[in-house]
Amino acid sequence: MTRIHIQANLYEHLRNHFSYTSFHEGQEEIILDVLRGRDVLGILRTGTGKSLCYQLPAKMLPGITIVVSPLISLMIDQVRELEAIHYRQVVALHSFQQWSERQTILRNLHHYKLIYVSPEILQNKQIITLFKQQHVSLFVVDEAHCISQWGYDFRPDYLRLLEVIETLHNPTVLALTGTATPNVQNDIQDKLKRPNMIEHVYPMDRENISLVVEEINGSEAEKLDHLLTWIKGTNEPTIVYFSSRIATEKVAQHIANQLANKRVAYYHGGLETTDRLKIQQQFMNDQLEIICCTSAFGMGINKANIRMIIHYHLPPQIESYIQEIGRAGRDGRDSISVLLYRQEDIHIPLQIIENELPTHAELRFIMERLIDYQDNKVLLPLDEDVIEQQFLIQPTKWRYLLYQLEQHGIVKEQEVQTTESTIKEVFNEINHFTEQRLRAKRQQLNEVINWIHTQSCLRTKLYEPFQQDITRKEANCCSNCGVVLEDSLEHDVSTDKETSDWQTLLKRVLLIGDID
DNA sequence: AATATACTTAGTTCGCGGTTAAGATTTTGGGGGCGGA
Repeated sequence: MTRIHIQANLYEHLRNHFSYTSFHEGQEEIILDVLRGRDVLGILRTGTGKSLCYQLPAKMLPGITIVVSPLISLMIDQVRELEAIHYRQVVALHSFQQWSERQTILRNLHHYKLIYVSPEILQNKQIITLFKQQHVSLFVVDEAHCISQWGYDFRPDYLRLLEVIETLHNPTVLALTGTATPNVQNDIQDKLKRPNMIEHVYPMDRENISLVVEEINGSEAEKLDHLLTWIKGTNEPTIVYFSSRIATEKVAQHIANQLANKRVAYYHGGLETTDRLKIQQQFMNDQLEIICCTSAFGMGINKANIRMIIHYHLPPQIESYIQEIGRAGRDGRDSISVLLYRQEDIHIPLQIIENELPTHAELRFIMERLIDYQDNKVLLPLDEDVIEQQFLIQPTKWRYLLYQLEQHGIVKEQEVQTTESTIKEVFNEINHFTEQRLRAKRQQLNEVINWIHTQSCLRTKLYEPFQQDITRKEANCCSNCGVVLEDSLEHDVSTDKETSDWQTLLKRVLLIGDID
């Protein structure tokens, strides 16, 4: 079929399934490459319709399209949205559903064109066997930065996707994300063993977001006061990010005590699922103005009118920061991001980094225990509680280690297969790799610190590693371009009340000595 | 008052013990029939 024919066909499907007549930036290019069977890495800003890039090909390709998604809530939302527009033959497999429901889906796999799954579920032997018998045309990794960001230390099943792709007879691979530095882009291609992916990278700078970094040379109480000052100035939806669960609860309580007219809640991964859903819903429906949260609040939050993002603690890496501030101003209206910083703040992310990976001592202890398992021909427990008791190690660290041990071939299907000398060698290699990971994480944190202390334009510095041309922002650019802001505000007569409100606020805080 | 400390992110479990609700059985109390005073 010629390119013209494919394209004509494309628009017909776009009309039939989605009732659209045109594509957003990047969609058509990505879809055409996918339909040609080329592996693609697509980097598109959130809100520009990433999901269409596989939802449309899924309808046109002969076999099944599998989409790996990091959150169950994302899968459920997407399936519901598609069902609402009568896009049929779509389903998700996840642990929320009944066992019988899953079996029904699996018995009728051939009825579906688009199937959402978690990376973990692709390790289920029954599921992978049944998938293998189907014709899988396209394998999609949505939010593909998770491979690089979560794969190593948190959800190693992201690194096991390559094996899954090979088992499924190497279908076309499409990796999609909103934020990825060149390093992360390389990592994605590397871990999926697809060095020749066609890259479709679109700019990710958001010119409607003003960047403020405010260093506080004072106590924690003073920092809290600064936070209140920012929050007082606006009645619009605001997210305040923290690096600690306890801090979200304490500060939310403080805000509630100090500002009686604000509706505020806290949100973190330790809450019950029902509470999390409830708070998320309330925020989406404008029943809450302020959310104090950890990084758990984010992916899948597609609220158009978030006006302010405040970082009360340091994000661990530039990518997280860009993702988090990118949740502001999806409607295109002017918004603001504020990072409040005290020198002491570095200790929290440092502490997290140091505790994320197994220590030298933990590694040594486990390697010694593994020899016992080998000698007694005992299988490794699957239950993470049992692991925690026997190996005295947190489940997250164990998952990291188990992946490493499998990679080195000394653990296979719960069985330890090694010798005294091999295990020493592997111990050294894993130890070395872990130190490398630690160094990389410290370096990423260092980049955040360096960015904070930038003397020149913060926007330019922030997006520099991601793209060549950064849209110049004449007004309200960042706290280092304050002069431009002052000039523009003097000549700008805004008729929008809400916009002028936050601009006054911005003016007040940015321009020291310019307060009435 | 000086010093130490600061701790995030999600998915999974398909066999089995605990819990609960519904129904069956047993116990208990009341009513009616019967016999004797």
